[in-house]
Amino acid sequence: MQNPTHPIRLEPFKVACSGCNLRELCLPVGMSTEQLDRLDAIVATRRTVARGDALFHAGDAFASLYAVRTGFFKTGVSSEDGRDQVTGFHMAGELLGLDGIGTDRHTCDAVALEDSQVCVIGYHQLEDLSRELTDLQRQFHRIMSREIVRDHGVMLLLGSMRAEERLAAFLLNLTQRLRARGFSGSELVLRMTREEIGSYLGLKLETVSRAFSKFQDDGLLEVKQRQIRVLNADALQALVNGSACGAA
Amino acid sequence: MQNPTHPIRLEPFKVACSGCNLRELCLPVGMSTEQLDRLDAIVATRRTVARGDALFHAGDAFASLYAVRTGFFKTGVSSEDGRDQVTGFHMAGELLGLDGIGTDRHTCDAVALEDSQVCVIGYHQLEDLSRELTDLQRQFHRIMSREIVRDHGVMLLLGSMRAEERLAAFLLNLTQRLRARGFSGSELVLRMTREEIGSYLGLKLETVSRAFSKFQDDGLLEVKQRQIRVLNADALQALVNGSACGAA
DNA sequence: CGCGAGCTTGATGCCGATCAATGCATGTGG
DNA sequence: CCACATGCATTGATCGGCATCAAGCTCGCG
Repeated sequence: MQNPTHPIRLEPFKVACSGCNLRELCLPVGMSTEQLDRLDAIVATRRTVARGDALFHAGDAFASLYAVRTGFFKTGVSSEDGRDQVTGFHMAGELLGLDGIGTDRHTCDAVALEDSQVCVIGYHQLEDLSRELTDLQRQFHRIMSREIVRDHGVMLLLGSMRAEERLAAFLLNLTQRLRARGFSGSELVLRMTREEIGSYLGLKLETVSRAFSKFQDDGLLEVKQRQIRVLNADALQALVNGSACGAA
Repeated sequence: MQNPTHPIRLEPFKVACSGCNLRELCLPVGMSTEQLDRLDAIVATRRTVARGDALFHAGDAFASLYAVRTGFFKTGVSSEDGRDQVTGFHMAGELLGLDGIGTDRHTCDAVALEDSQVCVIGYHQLEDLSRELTDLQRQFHRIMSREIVRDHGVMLLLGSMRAEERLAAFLLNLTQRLRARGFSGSELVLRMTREEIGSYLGLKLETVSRAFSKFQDDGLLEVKQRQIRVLNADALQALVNGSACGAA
């Protein structure tokens, strides 16, 4: 990667927010065309991140947010003693880097799980513009708030679900987000390893693997390495809700 | 609560942000006196919440944020099947209700663990004002971002620490926040039950209790019900870092 | 005083971690 | 094209930490 002889370094074609097919999922939600033009003006640059490379590291100075255009990212934190935790997986239209606002430094790593492209949004410019555009301000706040709510959901999962329930919740979340992006939702290719799933879910990779096998045996999934086909989404949902606990 | 015969319904004394001793911890951080006056204008009302009562519930319409003035709150989410998870404990100067921005409805419950008082901050007014006051906008964004970072820390804890490590991290976090508010930090009174601590940490109350006893036996703490005295903060910190894993 | 909520402590069992071996796909060099 | 290495996934066997079940205990309060 970082191949210095790669023929295309600069953006070969201009893709603005106003023409982006993600604008219904991303920062521009609810904005008028004039407002979109203003936003386009500050989302000037784009950045390509090769699979395995970091978009930013914990400790890096914070200056920009990043909207995923194509590809797939994981974010994660680690403590001094090497313990680390995947805190999220991020697909097209999602915003990365919000963690950096609080301290002017990023507090987590963001790593591309496949070759990816992000829109670079200068944070101070975004602040300035969102003081003028109410709709932008509102959408930005909504995105941050939803991130908090999402994290609470993960805390619930980590704090009170057992292994298979966690994996079921994870798969349903993934398929739902894929569906929002126009994919089938019953057919998916995991971009991450079993170990990364395990880290996100607070499990070991063997446990994740066993849960996949169990789901396959029970006819809920068809699992071929990272190719997953959901055969019985309702049963997965039933797992997430009270399957064993309260059959009442 | 809402006792109609209570003699004092309106605020008997006016306490504005500009005169609040929490202004270095709360929303006003970094604001000038003129800016503080503007903020005072929108933080009009205060609300008293009796111990055990809810400030808001999941599902309630969202209209305001709440800054804790005095007292102590827990927030928590619950899934349909009754599983529930304490997502945070909140003391003076901290902002509650950020979860509601994303969907215009609160997504968690906030319950007072002791008689408490909050400042009510109309969210739309705050949006309006933060479009005018850069410093307010910045501080508000910082607070949201830090909430995200805090949640990531909890995810790390829930995903990769064992019981005693979790409790140690929890206690250190509490003492640190108390110290920031001028308390000793070695002497504290827990406002929550073992069960609530357990829910927050993804443990059962018995496990929490055993960990407390273990810490007392080892001379790290003195535990008298909810009265805790920290005798060896360094040892607690060592637990949070790699105690058993990498002694290298 | 006696009740009840919350806390402590012990005994037992289970879920998931750990250790270990094998399988499978991709890629590389001879 | 095959032999081999490498990274990831699966599967089995065993172990350990925490949950669960079950008594008591403490303290505040009507």
